[in-house]
Amino acid sequence: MARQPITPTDSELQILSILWDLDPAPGSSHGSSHGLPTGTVRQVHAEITKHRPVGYTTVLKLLQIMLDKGLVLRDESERSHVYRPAVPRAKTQRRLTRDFIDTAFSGSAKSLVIEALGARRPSAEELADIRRLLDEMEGSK
Amino acid sequence: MARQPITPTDSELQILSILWDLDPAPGSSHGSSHGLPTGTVRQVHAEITKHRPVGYTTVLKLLQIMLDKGLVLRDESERSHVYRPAVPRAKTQRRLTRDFIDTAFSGSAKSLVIEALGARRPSAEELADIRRLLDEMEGSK
DNA sequence: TATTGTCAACGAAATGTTTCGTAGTTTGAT
DNA sequence: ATCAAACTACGAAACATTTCGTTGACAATA
Repeated sequence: MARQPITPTDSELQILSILWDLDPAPGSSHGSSHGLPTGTVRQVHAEITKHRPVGYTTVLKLLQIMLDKGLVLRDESERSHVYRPAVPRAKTQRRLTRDFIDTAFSGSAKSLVIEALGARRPSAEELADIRRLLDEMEGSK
Repeated sequence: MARQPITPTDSELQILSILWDLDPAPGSSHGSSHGLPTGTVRQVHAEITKHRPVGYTTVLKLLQIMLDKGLVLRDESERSHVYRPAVPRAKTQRRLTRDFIDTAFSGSAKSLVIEALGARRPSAEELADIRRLLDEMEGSK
């Protein structure tokens, strides 16, 4: 089984984010998530227009293209088709982060971490979480 | 003075990385760096073709476009023009990281840090560096 | 049943990015 | 002085992305 190396564009990523947020099974400890249903074009359009003005058919077209690319799946059993992400958020974030580290930081994760801490200051609790993760990583070497 | 919010494309970023590496003054503690000279089209082309095949004039054109966009500056006093980054690496990385956090991680720096640590495992020394930075950040709250 | 609203499909324009061929200039050897 | 090599500039093709108008199907309602 081959992995699809298709990277979403920024617009596509925005839509994926909305779909991931709509996903009814965000919890549960196993990786895949997915409570199946998820969003219609109208729902996605409603969310997206909170941030920037864009036509309904633009969003529709985007989702159709994303279906072609294999970024989303859809259920056509109802008149209003229901779209859902083809890949879980975590997996996509991992791929994007890997690419980003390579293109913007010459492969140095450390540099990115430092930049991230400086760019959008995490709260004290978040810092504590990060520290905890570091402990784990050093512990289980 | 207004800041130019021009974001380099991936190809442009690749070229910028090469120019930053060529910059003769990477050290010194003040932010701006820049020992002025830096690279010719031929140098950039030579570097870039180590990674992927691309024509000389393609690189030339890219650099001309980047000049238009204000991403690079050039010295035309010699026949072979010499290009150098208009913005220091650190500043660009900060901007890109900010954007990336917002588009891929809904604004959560913490999430990105965690992802980065998982995506490209830093070495033990690097982890120590990160831990040191965390100490500083929590110390000077 | 006629009208109005909601939807998917499609085509195509507008825009942005990447690529390279060609032309013309300058430099350095024969 | 001729020729070849090394450059820049420019135009335009090839792609990819984003945007939306129009069409036709279907559904709800008057």
